Amino acid sequence: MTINNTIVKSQDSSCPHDKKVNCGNCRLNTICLPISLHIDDIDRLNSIIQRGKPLQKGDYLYRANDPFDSVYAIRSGAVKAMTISDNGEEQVTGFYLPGEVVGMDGIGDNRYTNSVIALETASVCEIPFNRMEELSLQIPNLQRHFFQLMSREITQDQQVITLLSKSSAEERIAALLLSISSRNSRRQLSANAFRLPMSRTDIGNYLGLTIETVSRIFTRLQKQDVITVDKKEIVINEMDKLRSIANGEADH
Amino acid sequence: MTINNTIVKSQDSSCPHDKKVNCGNCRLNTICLPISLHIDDIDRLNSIIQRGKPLQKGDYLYRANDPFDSVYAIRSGAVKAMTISDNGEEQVTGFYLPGEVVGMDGIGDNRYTNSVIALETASVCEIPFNRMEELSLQIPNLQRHFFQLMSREITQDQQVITLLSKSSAEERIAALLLSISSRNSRRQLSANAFRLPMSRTDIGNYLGLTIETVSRIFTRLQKQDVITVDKKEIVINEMDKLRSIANGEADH
DNA sequence: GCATACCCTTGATGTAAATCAACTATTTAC
DNA sequence: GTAAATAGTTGATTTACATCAAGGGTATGC
Repeated sequence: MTINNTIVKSQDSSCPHDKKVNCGNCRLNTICLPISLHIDDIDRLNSIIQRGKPLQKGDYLYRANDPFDSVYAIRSGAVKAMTISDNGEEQVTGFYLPGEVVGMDGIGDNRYTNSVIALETASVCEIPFNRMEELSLQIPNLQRHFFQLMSREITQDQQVITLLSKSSAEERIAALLLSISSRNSRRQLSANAFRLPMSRTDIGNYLGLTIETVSRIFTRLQKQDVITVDKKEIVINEMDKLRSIANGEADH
Repeated sequence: MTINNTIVKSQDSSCPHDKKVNCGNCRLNTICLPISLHIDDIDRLNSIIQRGKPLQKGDYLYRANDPFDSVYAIRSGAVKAMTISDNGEEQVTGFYLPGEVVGMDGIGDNRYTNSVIALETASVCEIPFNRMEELSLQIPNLQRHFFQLMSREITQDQQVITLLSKSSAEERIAALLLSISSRNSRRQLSANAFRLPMSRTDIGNYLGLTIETVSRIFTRLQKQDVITVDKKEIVINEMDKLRSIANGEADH
């Protein structure tokens, strides 16, 4: 908590490295956009999207209770969403990787319920929600796309509920690693070797475990040769074994 | 599991007790519909809604993996949503009371991820999603309403995640009782005395606790005179005390 | 270059809730 | 009306993970 981070929202369209970025040429558009959009529609969507300066590690994208006006697609880097509960404790509610959309928690009551913080240098595409809604009235596929995005967020959260309700510490960690692995491979990255963008503390907070337990599980999985851990670098050596652990099929 | 329940979808508009039910005169319309809809718009919405025979206790409204085509507003009674995880265990993902809308988990991939089962005799209003989407293109408030409904489902699920991740058994039970209490009072019912529609098993499953623990917590809260329990009938004697327990402020 | 802070690991001990077990109450079935 | 199944309670014991504690590694600042 040493840095007093500020929200980065200013749009600088003359920023050199952003000049050519648009939804039409973005590598992530198969993840973040409905595939079925006509090319003209993509242009119209692109025209409402704002691309600001990158967030630095620790910067807030928005804070809980801020008035809601946009959702954000992650273009590079990674962010975490978290809430502060009544008794003042943090709860990490999700990690968002490139191509994924964050901010839909704010629609319900026109205020964000989460705060979103960059885990590393990250750039985002801001999608003003009112303009997206207007556009949706003309592009039915866009409306459908946002309904689907939100529905998938619901089912993902319900999977986390199941994880917290039914799974052991080892199963939770295995499931998180598999989730990150599959999200990486959707972006054409390696499913077997990657760098975790979040700290052990964040992992523990997200999975309802203490940092000590997270650390112990990592070493235990490494001793079983299922994974290789070097700080935040993870190599999955035995994907099937990791899957069976996540599914609770491993010998206890 | 003795009853092989079937899905009740047949619409019988000549069914006498349903004759006069419509969204315009429904007592629940301030909960289930956007308040800001024009009266003509309510009629148009009403015209796409189908009201079938009531579900009996244990009947399925839909099953996980069924093709998605509708969301459902609960008109009376109560239902639970649940998934079966990979290892075959059930996870209750939510309880839905009158005025609340269930089924939005199916939008993402055009299949329901949950099964929904009546906890007691229940009647529902079926809202065919495709027709609702078309109508949304003409009624922007309706589009907004569904975005809000889904967003609130997301934030609710995230609250459950926090509950499972951070709270003790006592805090979880207290939070569930408070949730049901406040949802009852939204429907002009007593916030202090009500009947739980679900079994201890369902409560435990939802909150990530065993049935024994649920039972013990109920007796413990009763001994502290915070609540009075008689089977499924609950009386909240000390609302403030229950709130402070839910917030983790109680002496341990 | 050293100080301060932060992040992570490993070990010893404590505890909340799970499990195992036995029993009662209530509903369903014939 | 009785049998059988289902739902809930209470007690004894176990256990997975939290907590407490100590130390090492790496980054940040002056």
